[in-house]
Amino acid sequence: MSRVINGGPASEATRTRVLSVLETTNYRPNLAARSLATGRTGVVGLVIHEDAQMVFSDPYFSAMLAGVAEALAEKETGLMLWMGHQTKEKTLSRVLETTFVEGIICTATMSDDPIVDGLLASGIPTVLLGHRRHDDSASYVDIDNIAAAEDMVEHLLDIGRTRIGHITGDRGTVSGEDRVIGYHAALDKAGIVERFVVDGFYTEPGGYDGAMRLFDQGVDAIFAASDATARGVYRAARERGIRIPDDVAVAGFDDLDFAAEMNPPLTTVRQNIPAQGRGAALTLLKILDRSSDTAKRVILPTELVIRQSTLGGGAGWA
Amino acid sequence: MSRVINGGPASEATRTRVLSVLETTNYRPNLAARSLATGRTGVVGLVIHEDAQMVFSDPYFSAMLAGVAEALAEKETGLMLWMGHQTKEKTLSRVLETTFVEGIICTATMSDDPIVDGLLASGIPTVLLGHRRHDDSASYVDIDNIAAAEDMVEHLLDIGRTRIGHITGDRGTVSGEDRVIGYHAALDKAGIVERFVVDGFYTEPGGYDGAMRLFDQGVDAIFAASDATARGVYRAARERGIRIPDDVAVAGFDDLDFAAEMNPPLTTVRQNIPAQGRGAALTLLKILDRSSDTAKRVILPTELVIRQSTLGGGAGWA
DNA sequence: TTGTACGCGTTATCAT
DNA sequence: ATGATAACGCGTACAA
Repeated sequence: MSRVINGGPASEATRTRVLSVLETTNYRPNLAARSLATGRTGVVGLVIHEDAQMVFSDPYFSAMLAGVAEALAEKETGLMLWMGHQTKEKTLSRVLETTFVEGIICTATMSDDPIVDGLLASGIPTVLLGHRRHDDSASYVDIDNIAAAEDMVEHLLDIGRTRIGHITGDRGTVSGEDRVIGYHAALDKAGIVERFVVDGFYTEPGGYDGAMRLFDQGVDAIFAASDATARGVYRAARERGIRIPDDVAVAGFDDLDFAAEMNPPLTTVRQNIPAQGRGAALTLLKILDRSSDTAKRVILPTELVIRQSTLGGGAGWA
Repeated sequence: MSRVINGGPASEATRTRVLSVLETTNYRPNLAARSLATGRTGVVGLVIHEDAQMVFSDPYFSAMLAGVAEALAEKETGLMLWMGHQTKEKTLSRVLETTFVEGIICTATMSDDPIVDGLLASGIPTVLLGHRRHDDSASYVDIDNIAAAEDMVEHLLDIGRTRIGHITGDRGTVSGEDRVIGYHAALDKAGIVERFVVDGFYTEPGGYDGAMRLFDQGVDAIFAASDATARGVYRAARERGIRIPDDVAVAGFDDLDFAAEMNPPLTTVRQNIPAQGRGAALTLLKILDRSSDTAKRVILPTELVIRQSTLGGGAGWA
């Protein structure tokens, strides 16, 4: 009967006969048995073990998840999901125990992450979303945070701002650090020595607190490391009666849906987050198909989206 | 060797001997084979096949997912995830094909959903998140939307409002319909005949448009079917120069994180969304353990959270 | 074209 | 306490 299910040789007579039996018995093939026989399962894993606050503070991770899920659904591949509800060590061992997943997609935001270390050491095919500089032989999908941040700060310079502050992302993350690097690089190039850097943790409250401190230092522009952070900057500015962009230009990072609807609309860096998830899924499937051992690296483009939070004085909102 | 892995009888000598071999060979048991032998897999499925706009317009679904994932992680149970990237029929058959999942948790927001129909018809153990009135024999976890909406409208009556409008949720959803029912029930009880109901689709833009229309009808209170919707109401009020709560009291539903941080803080119905996800997961595991055939229904409590958007005139924000 | 027997890796049962 | 062996359900190679 297995011959007729898959395209084996079988006469038309028996084929229809078998099919009718399958129909009436409501037959469902046992995937565990099939997997045991074939060695393949058609299931991959996704590990999103991040700080709960990060996962919920902005839609970054749900967009990533959606991109991964969409690509896998297209390719008829199952998705096992692990999130950060245990210790990283515990999650890692749960993942490695789950021997029927053929490969893993794992977020790699922190510079230091035992899950990523363990996955790479285990030899199971793995694609990282993001990457650390010391992951020499890892496959990953990422954007160029340094270049994107540099472009944004250059834009702030272009519109004539010179006292440019930066509210960082989470300092434990590679993306956060890289955006700081890009910030400094742009100012270095412009020969500007004054720097205003405060920690923001990628959160709205972080942006609020950071903005308050930067306002005190007399900045005329703020590059926030995320759109959520920029939201906090807006709130602080509203409380202080500071006009955007007239008094202080504000820029974010991500181009989440709400960025265009902020008041004024937020200048930001567009990174196509679902595309990163899609890219990771497709890359993993490619690796599994070809079982090629060379690492695949994909750097997705970003785009500067200039809106009224850095462009000439429209109607203030305060 | 299987005896020492699971708690079979074995002498201390052989136990340590076997363990050391497992250690050195980096042995990982094949779950497919184990599943074939035992008939259990320790994996359940979660189906979130909703409109993409709904999934991303507010954190409802990610919170639900987090609750499910957390409870399953605690119980050392694997999670397979299906989202809405195919047709419902396609997704349904993919889920039913995946014979190694022991049970399914499925969101049931729409009054009519072929996935829910198919799942219930298939006989696979299923727990719904939400429910339809005609699912007689289904297990589910839900809240009492009718009672919660009724309580909220009664609160608006208590503070002296009489021209109360309602911006509905998505009219295809049970929760949306039930909140409309609760709205009417409260006004019926109060003997108020004037009703102002406009469609809002659970979205921020829906709230904005709906509020504009309700303002034209001279309402003195708006019960929005979700916090996201209420956000749209705030935006409309700001544009019109309408003060909250002085001119129009505003209430939402969900008590998402941002509700307390709105300006003014939003009166809303708190529903513990992760708890619903947790409840569904634990209910499913209970069914799988006991293989009891009686349906389990769980109605989780909601709570009226009264904040300044319906309480006396604090400092306006306009 | 079709029937059959073996193997996939594990658990469970039966002897030992 | 331990060793041998039959399942579990499927794919497949071989024989008919």
